[in-house]
Amino acid sequence: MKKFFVTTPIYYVNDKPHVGSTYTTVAADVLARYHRSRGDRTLFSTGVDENSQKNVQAMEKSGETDLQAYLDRMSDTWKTTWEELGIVFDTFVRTTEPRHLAAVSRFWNAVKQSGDIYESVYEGLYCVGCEGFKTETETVDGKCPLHPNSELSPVKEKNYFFRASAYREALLNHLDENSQFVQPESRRNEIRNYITEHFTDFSISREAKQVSAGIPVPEDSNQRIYVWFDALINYLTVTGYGTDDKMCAEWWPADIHLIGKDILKFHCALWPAMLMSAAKNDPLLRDENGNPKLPTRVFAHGYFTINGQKISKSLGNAIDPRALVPTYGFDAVRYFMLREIPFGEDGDFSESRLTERYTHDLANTLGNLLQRTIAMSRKYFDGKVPPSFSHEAKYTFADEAGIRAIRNAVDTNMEACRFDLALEAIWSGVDGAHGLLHANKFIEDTQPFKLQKTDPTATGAILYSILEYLRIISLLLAPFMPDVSERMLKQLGQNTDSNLSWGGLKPGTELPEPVVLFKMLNN
RNA sequence: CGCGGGAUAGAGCAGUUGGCAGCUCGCCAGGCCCAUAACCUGGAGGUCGCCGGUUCGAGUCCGGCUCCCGCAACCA
Repeated sequence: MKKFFVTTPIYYVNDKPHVGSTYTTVAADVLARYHRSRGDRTLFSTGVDENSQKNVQAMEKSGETDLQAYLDRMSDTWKTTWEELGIVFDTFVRTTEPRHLAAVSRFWNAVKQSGDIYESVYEGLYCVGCEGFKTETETVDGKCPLHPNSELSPVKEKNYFFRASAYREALLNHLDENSQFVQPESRRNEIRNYITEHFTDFSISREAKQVSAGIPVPEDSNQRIYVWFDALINYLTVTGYGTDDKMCAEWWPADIHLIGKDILKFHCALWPAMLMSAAKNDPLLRDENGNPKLPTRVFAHGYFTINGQKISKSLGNAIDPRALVPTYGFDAVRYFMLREIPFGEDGDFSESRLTERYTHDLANTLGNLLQRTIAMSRKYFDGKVPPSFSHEAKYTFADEAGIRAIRNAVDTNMEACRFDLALEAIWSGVDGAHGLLHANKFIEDTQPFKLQKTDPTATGAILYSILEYLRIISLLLAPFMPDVSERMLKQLGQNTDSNLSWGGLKPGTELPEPVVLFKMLNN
């Protein structure tokens, strides 16, 4: 049995989730559900980063003084938001948890043993925006190019450094030999360029007196671990690294890290370099050939704008995903995010587009198809699934082969994280056939509502083939719209243990009265 | 030489390895009546930002150019 381990980044708890963080998390949930449905042993982790200075600032801004209470409350908000939205993660990590501290400690020591941690009095410029130090060559006119309007703070303090530069060549080799390591392709080029030009040693600690959050450096309580160094290790924490070797050996490495494009460098350069270093002294991080176990893929998705505008809390357009639920249902929001924007590209989250997709794709095409098919079946076949025997191809909408074509398209695109194309295959079909759109056309062409008066057998064949088709479609949709899928199956008289082989729908099955799947939006 | 994204029908977008330009909405005309005023058909509407190049053939590859968007802070 295959295993599949997918992660989201851990989010800062300085605010509640919005549609942006929801996007990553939904994508991970879809992948996890997809792999579970194929029978893979699946681990889906998400969580929060509690060790950042940003959290402290947010707390102070809210007038609170008890950091732990603040972290507890905010972490709970994140966790319960995902739960309320029906996202099924297997583990939720907080970077203040004992298991994380254990993982970080073990990891730090492994890197240290490799000789890749050294002390240095750092005299230089710190960019608060980046939470990182800048070298002379990285500044433009004495400013950080990413944050040109903020002054760099001159800092002189003792820090621990990670000898990242030692892994430059190994990283480039890894990139060359593993075309899927960084996706999409454009990001791979970006990271290659970054490693070649700018990848240097990282400061991985700050003086404790300068920061009020963070994990103490093992054996040096005057220093706190720099937030990114500890944050990345969360991906190991959730596998049991530092607490459960057996479990860790089973799950690590991650099959895919889903991230936003802004944190590409940390995941595709710093993180693998850290792992290469630690692996030298930690057998848990090596494979059977003695090579470091690095994440198989890192997939960076794009960013949305909201109605054409950048997400901005000061503009107040950072939509709380829960606010959309009463109107659309969360499944429709999931569908929209993944269908509308090619994963990896930037896009716009516009409510008018959401409405359009909802009305056309979901209510009119999918919902209406299910409704009309069930209604006819009930009406003409005594409330039951009609007999399946048919014979003439012209009275059969789909068959084993047609379904397989759709499934293959879905599988291929899921593998590539092209959720938009996977969904498009379901709606528009493959090679111009077997899409939901074709099913509506098929009804128009064969006219079962007329044919039932003269040829009940043909009518039964028509309706059976669409019902059975819809049963399988509902299973294919399950990772994307779990709740809708379940409601569809129920309307077809099925349980969720329904399987993907053609012919699973039993003629004579009682069909309950159809219920509108997506209610029309009024206004 | 700071980084990245984009320019395709009125609007919003797809176009994976180069092979007669597609989708949704909107507009016009028609059909149907099983269904959520839903469904189906046909039509109008594009010099695929500009200029060169490679090719039998380029939205798609190569070179150059123009314009737009994001990169203080909050922020995936």
